Amino acid sequence: MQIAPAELEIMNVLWEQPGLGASEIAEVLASDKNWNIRTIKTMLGRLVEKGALETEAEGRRYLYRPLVKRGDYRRKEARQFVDRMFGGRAAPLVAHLADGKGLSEEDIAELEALLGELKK
Amino acid sequence: MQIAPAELEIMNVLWEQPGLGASEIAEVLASDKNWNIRTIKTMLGRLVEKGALETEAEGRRYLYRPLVKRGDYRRKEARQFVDRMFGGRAAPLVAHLADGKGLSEEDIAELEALLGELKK
DNA sequence: ATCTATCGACTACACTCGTAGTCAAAAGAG
DNA sequence: CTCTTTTGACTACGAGTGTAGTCGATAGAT
Repeated sequence: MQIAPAELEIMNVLWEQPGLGASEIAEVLASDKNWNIRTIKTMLGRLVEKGALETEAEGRRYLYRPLVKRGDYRRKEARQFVDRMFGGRAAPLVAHLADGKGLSEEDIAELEALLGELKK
Repeated sequence: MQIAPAELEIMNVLWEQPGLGASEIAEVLASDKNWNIRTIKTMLGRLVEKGALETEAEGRRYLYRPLVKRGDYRRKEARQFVDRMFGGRAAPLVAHLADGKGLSEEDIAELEALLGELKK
């Protein structure tokens, strides 16, 4: 199941706050996106069709919540991306991110901790 | 500039061996893809249009070579991906890759070396 | 009771992508 | 010279995407 970039913005909102209605999602997104409410509704419809969201009727409107887990989706996408772009190797990916200061101190610290875990 | 997944396969061939003609690219790809030569030509045309490739006439045919550098493209895509999917944080990405054995021993070793570099 | 704002359902439309077909010119086969 | 193959140019076409408009029902405003 395939979530388009613009749709992902919607999913992100709903992963943070499941169970919102269309206009509430619009409010949340209003700050950085400039989307017409119709656009948002179209994408909600498509996401439901795709099985990424489920609806619950509340009075005259719908509340939406994710059917796919964020972690699962991320995992799948991450793997797919590394395969497509880096032949499946993680190290070159991180190297490219690092190049040009894409990594914060914090990232580096976290990565170290992570590697420590992995080596066990 | 935006390179579609199928187009990326072509780019990969040309990044490895710049200056091939359409049918040579087809030969290289024949092993794992099952693409009609027409399909390949269409994609070559689009890549030239997009400015990702340049052509040099050689007799009756064209030789193609990349105008974008592989490293640059990877860097851009990597950053864009992390931004879209992980809010710009690299560590969670690696964590997801790690989860479910996505990382080889070799990857881990390389990452360690890389982190060593970064800390300096 | 009527007007208006809002909701979901359906429709629109241009653009990209994957996948190829057609066509005319030219190069090589015989 | 004529037939076939190869090449680039142009065209096709359905699925997916981004972006929204129209329509009919309804809930709230007056």
